Amino acid sequence: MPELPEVETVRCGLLPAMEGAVIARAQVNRPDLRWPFPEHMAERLTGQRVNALRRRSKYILADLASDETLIIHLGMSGRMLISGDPLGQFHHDHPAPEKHDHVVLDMENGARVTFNDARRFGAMDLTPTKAVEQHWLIRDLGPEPLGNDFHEDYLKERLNGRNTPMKSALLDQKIIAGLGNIYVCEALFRAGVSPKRKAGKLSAARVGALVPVIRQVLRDAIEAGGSSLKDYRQAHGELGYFQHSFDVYDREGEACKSPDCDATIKRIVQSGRSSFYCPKCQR
DNA sequence: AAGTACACCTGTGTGC
DNA sequence: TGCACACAGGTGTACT
Repeated sequence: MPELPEVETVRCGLLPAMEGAVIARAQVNRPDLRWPFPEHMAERLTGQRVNALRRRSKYILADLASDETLIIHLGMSGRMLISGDPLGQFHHDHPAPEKHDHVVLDMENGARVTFNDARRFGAMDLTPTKAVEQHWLIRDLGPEPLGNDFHEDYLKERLNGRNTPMKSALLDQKIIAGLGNIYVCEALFRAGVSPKRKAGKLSAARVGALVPVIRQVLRDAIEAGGSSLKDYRQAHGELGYFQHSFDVYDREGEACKSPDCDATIKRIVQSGRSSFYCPKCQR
């Protein structure tokens, strides 16, 4: 499901239910997702206040009063849905459990947060808050694309000499953290760069142009509440609507949206994943 | 080191 | 209706 904009949308949706709230009960329905859950996860979550709910790349980070941080990754199909009433004023009833509800957090404020993940590529781990940046899932991530460390000079340096296609380079979380298949395709279209272009052979000017384009695509998507393709939902179950704004993703055979272009969108497979692009507009 | 193929897992859509 | 197959928003690991 989720790339940076979807994860950020989920995080914002969870804030009113979780930030500053206490986990009254943690129900863990299986021993693992992609990897085993940490030892005694339910016990280590129970009774903890969530001091802050942060995001790093596609990870949600819940800082607990115990000075541990719950690291959450949604994988391809992970969702976090809120039910009940975070204010505790009206009702505390919740919908019936569904298949693949793997972790359920009941907050003292009456809200319930349910982690559902059909494919189980998601993950959870607990680590000391002061060591989050050194955690093995986090430590090698590149800069946040919306942060100050992602800039023209940085990207030039990282792409310099690379023989890999731009598609692969931008999917590489070590170079830039948070892009996935959708937003790489969309950013490359907006920048007029072919996904097949060798990363090291993109001119400095075009690398420079890519930086604000990547930022803007992500901002646009966050503003739209992310993209809902099959099963993505915001924390309260709403659909995102950025999918209506796709220029190329999942538009194989459809008309290029560029005003003066009569070409149709092509799909190719690069390192096992679909790339969508306009062969006329993207060089 | 860099680049690539495969693995993990379930659900859905398509064509026969 | 059943079945086989392709494909799906991610990413660690094991190869060349």
